[in-house]
Amino acid sequence: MIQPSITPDDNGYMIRGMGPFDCEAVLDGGQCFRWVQREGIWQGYAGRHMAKIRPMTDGIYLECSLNALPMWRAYLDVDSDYISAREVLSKDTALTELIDEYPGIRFLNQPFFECVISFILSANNNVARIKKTVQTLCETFGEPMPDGYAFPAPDILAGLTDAQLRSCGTGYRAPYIIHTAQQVAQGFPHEQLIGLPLDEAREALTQFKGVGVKVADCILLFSLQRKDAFPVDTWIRKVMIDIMGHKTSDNQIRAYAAQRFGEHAGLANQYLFHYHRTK
DNA sequence: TTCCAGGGTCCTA
DNA sequence: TAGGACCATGGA
Repeated sequence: MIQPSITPDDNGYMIRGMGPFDCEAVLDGGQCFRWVQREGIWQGYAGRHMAKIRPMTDGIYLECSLNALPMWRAYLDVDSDYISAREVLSKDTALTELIDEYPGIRFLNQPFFECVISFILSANNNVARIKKTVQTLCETFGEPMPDGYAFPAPDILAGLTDAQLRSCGTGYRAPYIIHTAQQVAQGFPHEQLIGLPLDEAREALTQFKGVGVKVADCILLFSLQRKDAFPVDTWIRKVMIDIMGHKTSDNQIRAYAAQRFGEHAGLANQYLFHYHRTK
């Protein structure tokens, strides 16, 4: 693959050679909940760092501080080879047209804790409401930053009451968030999950209250670079039953996807999810 | 008013 | 192991 080039100017960094980056699909397509778009510029936070992004022909223009550049480079998955992955998946009849239509679908590598909490909130919820609740959590319990709020730290959420969290719109998920924040604050070794077999990594994450198989797969895919994970939600369940031709269990859907899409199952999942959610 | 949303937990058979 | 009730909430 072509190595991306990063060229600084007075305000930010031109990142070229990483291929197209579909800001709407990536930053507002249900894999993260902290980005807003104003006049073509996307602004968002990861942890305590803020960035602004706008798409370019073969990459993005990124505004961020110099010391945060390596973090954003990892977060935006700049160095992964999406061209080869798309070439492989485009041979699949279920994906050929989708890959042509959406060349800029990619993954983010989000900070572990905010990804876990965001997807605990995603249970039986919708993207607009998840974004609203995450924003309220940040404004209420996150550290004020120059142009927004950081995501609340694990020890902060771990010390809250059920009522304090429910006042932010978490609903019945409040005790799940407190329990999970306590576990992470005590030191959860999430980096070790990256090298585990997928089922073992998934099982480790489902120890958290409020994290089932689907949410665990989202965390693995959107935070821990496990691009073989295949989250089965209501949209994916519908489209996979259609592809497979018969009603089946989520376990069988995951097994079928692993066999059909292999190491690129996660990217196939994103294409199917994005297309069928937005069509 | 009812259904649905990037579901999980708990109980029962 | 599978199936079903229940859980907060707001938009369609």
